Amino acid sequence: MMMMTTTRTISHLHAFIKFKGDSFLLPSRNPLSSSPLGLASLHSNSFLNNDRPLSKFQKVTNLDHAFNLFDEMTQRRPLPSVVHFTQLLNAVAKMNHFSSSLHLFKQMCLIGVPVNEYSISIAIKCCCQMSRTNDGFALLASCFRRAVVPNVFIFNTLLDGLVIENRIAEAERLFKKLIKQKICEPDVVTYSTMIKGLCKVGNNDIAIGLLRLMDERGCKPDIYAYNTIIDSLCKDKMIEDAFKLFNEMVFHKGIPPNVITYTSLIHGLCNLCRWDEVSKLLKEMEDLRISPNFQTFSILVDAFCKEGKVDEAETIIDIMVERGEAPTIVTYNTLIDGYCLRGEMTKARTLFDSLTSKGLVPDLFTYNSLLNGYCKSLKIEDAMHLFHEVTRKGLKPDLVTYSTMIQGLFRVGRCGDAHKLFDEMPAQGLIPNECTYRIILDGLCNNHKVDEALSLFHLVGDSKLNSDIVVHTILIEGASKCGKLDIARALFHDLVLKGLQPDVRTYTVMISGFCGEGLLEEAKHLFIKMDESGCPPNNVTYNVLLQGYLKNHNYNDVEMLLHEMDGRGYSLDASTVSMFIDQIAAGSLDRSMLKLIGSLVQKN
DNA sequence: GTAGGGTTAG
Repeated sequence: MMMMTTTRTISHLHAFIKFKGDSFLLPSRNPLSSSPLGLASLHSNSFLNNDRPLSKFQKVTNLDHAFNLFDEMTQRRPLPSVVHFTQLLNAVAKMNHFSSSLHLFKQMCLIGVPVNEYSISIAIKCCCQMSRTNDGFALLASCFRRAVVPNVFIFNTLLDGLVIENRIAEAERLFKKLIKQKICEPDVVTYSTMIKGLCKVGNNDIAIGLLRLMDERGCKPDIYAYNTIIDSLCKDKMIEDAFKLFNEMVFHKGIPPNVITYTSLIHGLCNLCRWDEVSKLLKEMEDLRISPNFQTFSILVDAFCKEGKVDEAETIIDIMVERGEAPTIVTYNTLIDGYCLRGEMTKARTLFDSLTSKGLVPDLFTYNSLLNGYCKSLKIEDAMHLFHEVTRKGLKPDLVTYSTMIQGLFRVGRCGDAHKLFDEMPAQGLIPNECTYRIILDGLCNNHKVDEALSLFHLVGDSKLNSDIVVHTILIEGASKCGKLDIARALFHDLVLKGLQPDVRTYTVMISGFCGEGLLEEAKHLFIKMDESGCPPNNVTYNVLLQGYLKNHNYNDVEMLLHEMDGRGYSLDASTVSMFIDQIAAGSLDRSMLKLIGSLVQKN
């Protein structure tokens, strides 16, 4: 079912590339010669005829150039007008060199250029973009000294600064103050910025309220306002509400959706695995000649990889390359990780080796994925080799790198080498976290070194480890599997003292421990107790308990348990089924149970 | 002849 729907999505994308002639996805080299509707209209409007030369400020492409130009301007007498300085400030800010732009603004003030609301608003924007909104407010104060009346542009920039810094309550106060004290009339940008802030803290309802309010006040919401809320609803998995707003925008307000609207909706649908609708939206985009962009493709690559459909993801990347939407190392990392998780290490490796020819440099994420893949496939030598390559390439292994390697070494029984890596960590400035300890304790237990695991656990003894239910479950399982049931039981009882709530795995592991020692009464008691404690047994718990009963030839509760499983929609795993068949064949169990067992065998 | 708001993978 899933396969069919994802395939449909992908086949839809295939249709895009096959339709090369005048596809909106693949405009020919000269897009205007074979222009489909969208490009033709572009051709006819002023866009192309507008061949006014760019001002020299807009042509500034690097910082050196900007600073030289500024120096030259300051030498001229009379000084160039503030307009020209402002253009330069803006060019520098547009290159994301906010501190440089701010520096130039200060120089302007020093040499006596009469700065105005335009240049001040750029300076404030620079402060805000660097998360220094307070400095922006200081500049606002300086307006009064300079006899500049701050306008809605300046307040919008400051409002956005507060939103960037997550100071939403303050943003709301500023917003209300502007209106109440009639400091300036909020416009569509003011409302949209406030809406963005509200969405950022999850106040979708209030954001929608503000959307209604602006409309009532005669300030028509535009696509920015709608997209912001639609995206927020999609992120919060409220996809139906997002579509409601989408319909309102398109059909009632007559605002045509754009690539951002569709990308947000597609992202929301991908997160919910609603592939049919993703496919439908892609088709809709095609009909409207809205070209998917880098983000749209990235979301699809990510979704396919998470679904295990790595080949489909690779097709999307091919489309990206053809479209000139150059995939980055992050895109390929998603793909490599997808192959590694499926154990397709040859494909992962081939892709990794091809990165250089694509002009991309593998980063630590690339290496960590591959290390994980090799370790899971028990190819520890390949992993080791790659691990040494990390440092050679000038990258610094992190906690994930070390934890992955340690886990891999334990898996193949190389406890000494795992230990060596663990000891190396502090020198690398890495402090093991709970995840590292889970891996180490699990590794020790699985290699029959429960005593070591227990002493390490007590040695570390920090509060995080002591409040980690997973760590306790690992130790309980380790202890009971090597016959130290007393220790397992003690650890389990300690949970209450530590204020820890056992989860379904903890209970299951303990029940399994009791069953292993033939203590069926204790197992049954815990089985009932977990349900009463609000932690219902799962599929695994039932299978574990049934295996315990069968192994100990205690058949009293078996039929009842099978009926319960049936009622809960659970199924028997392969080893439980084979135990049943053996015991029925040996005549220990009644054949009449076969039908019930048959209905509990997993369908796939 | 200058300024403000939306999507962005691990």
